[in-house]
Amino acid sequence: MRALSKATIYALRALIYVASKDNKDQQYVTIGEISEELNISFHFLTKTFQVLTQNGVLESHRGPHGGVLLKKPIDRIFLIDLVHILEGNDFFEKCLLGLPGCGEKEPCPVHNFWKNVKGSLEKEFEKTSLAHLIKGISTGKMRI
Amino acid sequence: MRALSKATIYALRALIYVASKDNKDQQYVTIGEISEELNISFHFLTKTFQVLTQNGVLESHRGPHGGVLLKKPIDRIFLIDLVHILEGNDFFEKCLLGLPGCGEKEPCPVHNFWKNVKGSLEKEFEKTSLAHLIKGISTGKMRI
DNA sequence: TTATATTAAGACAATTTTGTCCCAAAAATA
DNA sequence: TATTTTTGGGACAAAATTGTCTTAATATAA
Repeated sequence: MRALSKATIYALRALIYVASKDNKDQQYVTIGEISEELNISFHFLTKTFQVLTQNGVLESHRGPHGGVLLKKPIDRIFLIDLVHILEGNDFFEKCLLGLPGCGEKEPCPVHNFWKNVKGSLEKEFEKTSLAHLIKGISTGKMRI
Repeated sequence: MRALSKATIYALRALIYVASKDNKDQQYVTIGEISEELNISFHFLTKTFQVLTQNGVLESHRGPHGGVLLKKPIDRIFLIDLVHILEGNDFFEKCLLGLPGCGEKEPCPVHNFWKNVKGSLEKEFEKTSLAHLIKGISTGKMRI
């Protein structure tokens, strides 16, 4: 099951990387470092990071000692926000069969079934922040 | 969220269509009829139906009065089987971030979170059959 | 046996997603 | 001011998915 596009997955891994650096003096992290550490295409990551910057998740700075920085504390950046920004607002709207007319009034055959699945997934995404995701990274037992 | 590929979605809709025809004398249904009724590309549907035929979900017959037919009763064709056949066996195996090393021993940051989501989804797919999905079709309130 | 209706199978085209490359813009520093 | 380092943004290429078309194989029926 590929729930998320590769672009989103890369962004998530990259954000987890940034979040897991304990970076008290708030130094910018370069996309070059991230892409190298995580083996993600530099240019591809740059593009999706631009979107995150435009949407207030990251703060970017050009030039020497530039890079990106999380614009909010890690316990206030939630999976659901990232998904909305990167996958579009109808990520949780469309039904499993993607029929245009499907809705409460005229549900498709899988509508009610899917509504439950989607609902619980959405709740999980709403309550999961970067802070939750980086737990275990520092112990070295998990890799991004 | 596009959990399923278009090919799988088309197949599911088509199977729902076939299942919802009450067809006591077990006449073959042509792919032409299905594709026309559901506005699905005939050739594209044909290809994924071939896979379902090869995997024992459908029975096909060529020539006049030929077509396809469900090989099992509608309450014994489960979503999980269709997904395994059409999306591959690792549909429920891979983690959200798709990291190769991720597993119980060395879980990625989202592993445990995703395991729950995936688990409940899998359970739903396991217990949902075509019989469940066609409920409501006959009333005319739902469209495929 | 011939014509017709149907699925099977594969080549090919279009579209979408993913990935690469180049140059511009901005900022730091010498 | 010139040089270097970095993100921004767009053009382009590659790969994957989706969609179209043509022909073959098979079955029915006239």
